[in-house]
Amino acid sequence: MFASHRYYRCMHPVTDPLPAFPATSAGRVTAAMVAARAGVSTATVSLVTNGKTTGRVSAENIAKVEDAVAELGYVVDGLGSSLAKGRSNIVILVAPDVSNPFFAKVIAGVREAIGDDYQLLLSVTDAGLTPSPADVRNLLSLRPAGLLVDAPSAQFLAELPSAGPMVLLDAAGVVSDAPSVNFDVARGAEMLADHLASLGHRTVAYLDSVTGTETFRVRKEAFCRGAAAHGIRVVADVATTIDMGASAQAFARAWPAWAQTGVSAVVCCTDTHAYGVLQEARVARIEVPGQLAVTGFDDLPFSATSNPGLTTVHLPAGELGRAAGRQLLLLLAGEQIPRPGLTLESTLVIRGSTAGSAAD
Amino acid sequence: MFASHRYYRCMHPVTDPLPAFPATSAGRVTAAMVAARAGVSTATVSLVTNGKTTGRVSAENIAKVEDAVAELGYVVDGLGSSLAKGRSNIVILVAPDVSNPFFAKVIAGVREAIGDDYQLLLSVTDAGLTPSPADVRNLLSLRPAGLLVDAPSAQFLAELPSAGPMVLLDAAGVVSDAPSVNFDVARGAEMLADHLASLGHRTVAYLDSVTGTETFRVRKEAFCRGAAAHGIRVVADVATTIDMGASAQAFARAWPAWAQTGVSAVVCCTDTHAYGVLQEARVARIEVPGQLAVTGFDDLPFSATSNPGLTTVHLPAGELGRAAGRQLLLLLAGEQIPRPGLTLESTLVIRGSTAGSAAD
DNA sequence: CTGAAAGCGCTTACAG
DNA sequence: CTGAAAGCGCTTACAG
Repeated sequence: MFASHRYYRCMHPVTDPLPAFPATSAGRVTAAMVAARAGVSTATVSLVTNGKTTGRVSAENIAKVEDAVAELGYVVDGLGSSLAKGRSNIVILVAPDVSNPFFAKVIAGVREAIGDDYQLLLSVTDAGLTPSPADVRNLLSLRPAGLLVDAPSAQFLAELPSAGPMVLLDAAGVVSDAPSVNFDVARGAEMLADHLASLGHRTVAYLDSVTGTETFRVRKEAFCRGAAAHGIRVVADVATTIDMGASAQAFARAWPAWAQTGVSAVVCCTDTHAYGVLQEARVARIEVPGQLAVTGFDDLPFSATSNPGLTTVHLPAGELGRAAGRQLLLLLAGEQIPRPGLTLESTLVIRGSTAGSAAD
Repeated sequence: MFASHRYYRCMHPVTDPLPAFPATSAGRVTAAMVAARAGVSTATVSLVTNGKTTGRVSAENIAKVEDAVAELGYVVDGLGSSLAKGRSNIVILVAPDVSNPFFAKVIAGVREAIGDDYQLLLSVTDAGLTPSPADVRNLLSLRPAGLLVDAPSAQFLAELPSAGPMVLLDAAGVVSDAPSVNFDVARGAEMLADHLASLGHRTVAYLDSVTGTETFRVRKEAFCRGAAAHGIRVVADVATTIDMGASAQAFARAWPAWAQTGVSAVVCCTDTHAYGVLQEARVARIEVPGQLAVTGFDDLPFSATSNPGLTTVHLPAGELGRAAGRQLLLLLAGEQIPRPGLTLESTLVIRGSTAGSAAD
């Protein structure tokens, strides 16, 4: 029965046929109603719906309750239950860039790992921005069972109140007692530097993210170290949100100066940034990779089809989600997590955006 | 104070300096503690934290409570508050394809419209799949203030229990009493048919989504009608999830038969599907648009940089989110929503994937 | 094995 | 303007 008319248009304010139940409000079925119907106490109903029956509820009463639940269509109220238990079964995933194809795989991995016992909810902000401490405080007031924090900044973690069970994702470079699952982005960055060096590049620009996220700091620092080892000069004076348009604009503004400095490649901290550069390069008739090589991090699906294909550091997103989900489950079960957490291997995928490019 | 050691490693099980408060549990600050500190009742604390003070709380007591709140760092508990009020301040966005760049803009629009009074949470499932009724039942047990449902299927809405305030997004073709904000996908599909006809295509394949989502049904039917009006034959025997890989595989399997039938263009129900086709076409050395024209729906950022650029129906994502958020706000305020909802214009963006293509 | 009762943290009539 | 009290829907010791 879809009682939408009660909400959207009061067509029958008088003859409204509801409610069918002696409901507390809006036809909600409560444990008390189930108990009455089954002829037991609400304590017994609770025991049954929580599967805590062994040695505590008779087979007969279990059956009675289950029947009543089915007949009335009872669903345990999340608010009441969570308040009584002290925590909800919500797992909140906090991330700066939810609407990134990369994230689909992270999410799928997390869901696979945490199963149906927990509700996964995403805390969303505007693209590329971490939620504010106030946002998080509100989230925590929902008493989530656990928190999954992707690509945190040091500041964000510092401002985070004691949050209970928490696992960090893609938190390379973060100092925290919380367990974490990371990508080996430093190694990826080094491979990028090696690759560009082998192609003969001498001056390279680095396009950074604006969020202050630790993983981006590590990517950049590792690249700069790797580049220095090869005698490559790095220009790193531009950063944008994780957004093609923003990246394209920033690149357009920076290019004249970069070109003059002899920049022959731009290393982007994400594939999304790189797409913006590719787009703007096309508009500005800058030849890729002939005139300018371009690289990213992530290896999004689009990187194989872009024009040209994007050379990038492949990061195993699904495995990140699965591993983080598994760690959270351990935490929720009260187990120790081996420190200092997992690091997943990253690999370099070479495509047309650098192939055979050269420099001055 | 970051009490993570209490969760992750019990380094100081004995000398633990906490708790500083006579806390109920884990240092949680309650309204009762604030009341005690301010020398007022919890009722007064509640009135102040809810901003219901006019004519009910003296300026003096307001100040006392505010001071105590600040000193103790009190945050109203979401569970207790929601239980007492009968509903939470959570707005849940249900969508089949959260990790789509398209969605970043929808989300940004919704957030812009609903402001800070409501927490926006995304219900996530695996890419391209709508949550199951069981998932939704669990979500509803959180007593969300409102529901935003993107690209619903008829079945999903039929199984949805009376959900309270709800707004449908991209729900073209859906029969429901709930207010909705839609794209004019039918018109977009017609423009696509006109465009392909003008290029001389006579036989076209349609690559559909697998979800049974109404907006996809409308896209397909409108395209078939438009094509028929031009005497174009449509082959529509393939559907996949919204996933490049799945789409690429399906296209690879279908292509031999399609080619034999004289298919010279494939119209995809989303850009993501189209990327899969572009990718597979490249692998299989099918020339686009010479041998095969490809089109999509959405106009994702990547469609401008793909190789070739993708001809697609542009759908204004940000405006969709903003309009839906505004409608939900009206609903929450108890106001009437003008039926039958908004329809946002869609436009055809012509790029290289069809430019100058022709058929037998 | 079972139920009455207290409690989770808050809000809202209600009486003053 | 103020506070004591009831209640939101559930779970968990507790006594039987």
